[in-house]
Amino acid sequence: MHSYTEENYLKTLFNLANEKGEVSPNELSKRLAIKMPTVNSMMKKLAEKKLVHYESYKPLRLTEKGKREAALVIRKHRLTEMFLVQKMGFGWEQVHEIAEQIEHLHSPYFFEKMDEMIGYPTIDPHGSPIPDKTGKIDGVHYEKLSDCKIGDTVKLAAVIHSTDEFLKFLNSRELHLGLKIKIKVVEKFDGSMVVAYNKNNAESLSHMVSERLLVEKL
Amino acid sequence: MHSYTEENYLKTLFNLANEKGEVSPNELSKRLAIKMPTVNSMMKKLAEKKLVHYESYKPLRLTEKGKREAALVIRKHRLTEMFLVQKMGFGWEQVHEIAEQIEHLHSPYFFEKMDEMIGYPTIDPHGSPIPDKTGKIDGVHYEKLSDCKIGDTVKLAAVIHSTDEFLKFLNSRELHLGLKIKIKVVEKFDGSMVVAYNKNNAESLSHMVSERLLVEKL
DNA sequence: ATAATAACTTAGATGAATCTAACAAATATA
DNA sequence: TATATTTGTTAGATTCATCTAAGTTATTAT
Repeated sequence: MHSYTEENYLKTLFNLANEKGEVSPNELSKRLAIKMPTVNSMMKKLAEKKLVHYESYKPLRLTEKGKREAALVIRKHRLTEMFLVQKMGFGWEQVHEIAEQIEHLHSPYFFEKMDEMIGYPTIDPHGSPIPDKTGKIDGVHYEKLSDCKIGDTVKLAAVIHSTDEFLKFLNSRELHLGLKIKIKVVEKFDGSMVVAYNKNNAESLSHMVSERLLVEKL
Repeated sequence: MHSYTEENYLKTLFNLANEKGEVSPNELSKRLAIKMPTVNSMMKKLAEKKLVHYESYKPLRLTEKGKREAALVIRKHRLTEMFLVQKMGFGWEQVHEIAEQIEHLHSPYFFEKMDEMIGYPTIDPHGSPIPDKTGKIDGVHYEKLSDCKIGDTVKLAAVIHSTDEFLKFLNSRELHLGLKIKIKVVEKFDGSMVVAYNKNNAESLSHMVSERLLVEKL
């Protein structure tokens, strides 16, 4: 088994790789808020354990084993988030912090039971895919709302880079997963959009917002 | 806030003090499975933090602050156990290990929500009292079944020193909290008892068992 | 193309929590 | 009471995860 700390490095490497492709020590350092030399020596340690491919001055890459281990931590995180929302009544903006801690528990029964209670979901409350028990994870193919065109009608499928603040903002606009959205206007100069959904007939969304919303074309 | 490790020392000191009154470094060392010199230096550290009264060659005592902190960890442990049993369907023999990990989470909302969902209980699934939010805990006054006499009718109120094994044994005999038990025979030579409960009219319980069962006289 | 900046690495220190070895004090035993 | 045993303490080493300072390599900008 890996330490709490190692699990956090693995998970973060995995997430960064999914967001940006290649991962540099510098990015990892920033994301973890841990200084570079520390990250550096941890990478050597994880390389020893065959979890990371590490070569000086080259981007970091998880090995297959590293990916699997990371995915299993992420699985626990996302199952937990789903449980907290569905069975305990938390809002989607509240669950990340709690899941961040619970993901490190070592208790197969506990996660097994949560999974069962919430009906073996494949996505979490923010629309991110939940890896299966072997660490396999769906490659998702949604597109950013910001990449859609006037006239498109789309379904809100996932939210990325979702901080508390951002999720609370979405709550206040009644923007939740599954929602049907129609694009009415796209402003050239700032990329903002005017969209229609629910009873709101002309809600304006900044580019900052629309690029964090993943949608499925209908 | 205290570290995971410190919390474990505090909790264990509290539990040992409740079981045996005075706590020696040696006992603490054995219970934690941590060598004496390590315990010794941790006691000095906790004394610095005003959580423990420490003097060379004297028994260890928690300060009031130490007791409160310990009780708050124990509160989280016991609330968790109750939640696991009542809301997740675990058996009382399965919950200790999981609660042992969850008790260290730092998330008031999470424990608040569990507490609410299970209706603010004052005892855990093994009959132990749950400290309140300020760290106050009921002094319990049950007596051991092994101290009762022939003819007594009692209600099973709590189980102490409860390992998996012991709890599974109790399951197999259908001995659960709240059960009415009548003492029919007490054997002089080995302290074993013959008791009646449910439909069982003459179940024999060894002294090992009866001294771990706490009861209320009826 | 060279200088400036940013990214990365190495070396060495720190603090937390653990250990073993050796010694000292208290307790039990002969 | 004297000795043996158990309990407790001190000293010093180890491992993990972190840091700062200083040097090296790569990238960017002039």
